[in-house]
Amino acid sequence: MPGHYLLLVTPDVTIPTAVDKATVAQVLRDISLLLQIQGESGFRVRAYDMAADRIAGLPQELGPLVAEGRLESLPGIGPALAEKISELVSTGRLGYLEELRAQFPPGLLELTQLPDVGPKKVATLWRELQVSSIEELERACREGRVRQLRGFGAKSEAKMLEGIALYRRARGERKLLGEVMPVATALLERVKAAPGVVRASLGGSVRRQAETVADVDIIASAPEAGPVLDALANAPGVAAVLGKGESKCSVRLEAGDLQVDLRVLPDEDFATALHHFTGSKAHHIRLRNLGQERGLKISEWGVHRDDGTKVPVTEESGLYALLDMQYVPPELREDNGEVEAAREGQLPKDLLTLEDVQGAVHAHSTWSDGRNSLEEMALAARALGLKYLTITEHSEAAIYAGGLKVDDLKRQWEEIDRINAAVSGVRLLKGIEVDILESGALDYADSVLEQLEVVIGSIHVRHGMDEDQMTRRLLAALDNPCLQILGHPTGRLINSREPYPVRMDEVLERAAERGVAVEVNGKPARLDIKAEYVRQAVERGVRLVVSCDAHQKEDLRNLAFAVATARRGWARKGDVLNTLPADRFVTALRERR
DNA sequence: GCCGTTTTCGGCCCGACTGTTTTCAGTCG
Repeated sequence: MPGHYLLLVTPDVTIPTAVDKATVAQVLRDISLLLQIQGESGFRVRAYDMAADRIAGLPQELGPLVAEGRLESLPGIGPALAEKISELVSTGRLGYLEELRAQFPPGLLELTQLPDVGPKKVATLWRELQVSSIEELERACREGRVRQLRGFGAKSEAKMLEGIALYRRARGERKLLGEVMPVATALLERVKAAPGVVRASLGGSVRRQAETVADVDIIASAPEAGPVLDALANAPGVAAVLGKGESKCSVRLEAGDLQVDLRVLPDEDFATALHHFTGSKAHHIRLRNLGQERGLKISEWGVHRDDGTKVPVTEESGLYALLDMQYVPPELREDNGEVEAAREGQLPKDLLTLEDVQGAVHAHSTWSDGRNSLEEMALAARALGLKYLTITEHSEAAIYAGGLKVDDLKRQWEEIDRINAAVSGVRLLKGIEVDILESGALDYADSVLEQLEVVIGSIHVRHGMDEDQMTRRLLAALDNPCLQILGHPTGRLINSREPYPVRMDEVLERAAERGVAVEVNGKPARLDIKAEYVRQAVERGVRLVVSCDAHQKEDLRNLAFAVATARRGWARKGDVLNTLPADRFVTALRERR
């Protein structure tokens, strides 16, 4: 995402106090780019990049670290960076960045967002042609001025024009994991079926189940790479082959301008290559350093001793064993403390899996705004091997979503009873997704809510309240003894709506005190609460449910993304209530404090 | 700019691919 800090570069504007982690990280990345354009060499630049990764991946909030002067306790952050970050967080501005930016025209940084255009090329284009914006670059390419520069040619011009068109369409937006996963899985199957393939796996942020992904990585082993690379290059839905060498092929798909990278290697290198291309970069660098301490050089080509001999590694677990660590599942590989925990044997041993989940939480039907009937939903849940499904329609206040009046709700119970009697192997639980009103009160009387087996409370309107008001609203809802599950607690929609402002630490603390479960909503655009909050919730002893927020039977598969989010937040089976059988699940929900 | 049972200097992860060259620079992951 291109970084524009109008507030930061306008000296006389008063800045609102809160500068979040993402902004700090982006500022550090911008500094790194500007230093590179300036010609500053490698290591100082990398220090800014590493610090940006560190801040972006921080499990806790930045404010307290700054206030208590503990920034320097973070690896990769020393006195100089700590001072700059403090200045940025406490004043909303950074003098150093402003000085740096003043040396260059404002559009220069955006140029680095184009594919195959980095700081060095930007510096040349600016120095030689005074190109300082995407529009100027486009004109220079069309007029054939770029090809006259040393190191550029006609092909560079054509590629840049293509890149500009692509950039304008995609706007650099990352895709939702839930949208990419079906495409990625289908391509993986195609690769697995290619001649000679021994093993194949997804890698990268898709395998780590990041909430958004920029591209798809596939790693495969085979004696001959050629036929496997061809299988991807010739796959249906491929719009263009971006590059193809002896071991690597990159394509762009028609659907969503998605890029897919495939690497093919001999099987003896599969495990280390898979590990390398799964990342994250930060996790990987930590492991390489640990390897160095033991005289082992770790690279995508395997593990080598200092004398050059190769240490055989056939599974990823073998790599961790060489470093005297527990195996780290891909979802945890973010350098967020998992390296330390794995060395001390402290990683959660019963991390939640999809197989642990016995019932799906949070489903709508044609009774409110869902597309399938109750019976269709029940049969679909059974087909997925689920033992129960909580039916939680919208309540009366959610008029836009066909919210149920109390009389409707009671008629629905009769239909649920009929289906439960007729359909074996799966049970529908009577529930509601009741609106949390502006005051924090719930949209039905206690006397109604008490008759239900599952009560999820969610906010659907009045997202514009300020942080104090919103926090009070949620705390009031948590204090209601009828509320069992807090639904999509931050209200965000990834890439389209910011979360409403709320002090999550207070909300999670209250949820723990009251014994209210918190939803990990698996709808791809929600993933709410996000992994970072899951981890805070788990540390506080908050009980969780993983949910699908289904509005049609296909959405039951969203459960997988809720599980992924929970895993990224280090949630164990025992932290998640819908790993229990139906009866015990219902009983557990009633255990309020 | 960070870091240190080789600590205040001299290291810092590393290889593939492309387009430009004719041995390499830049970008990417």
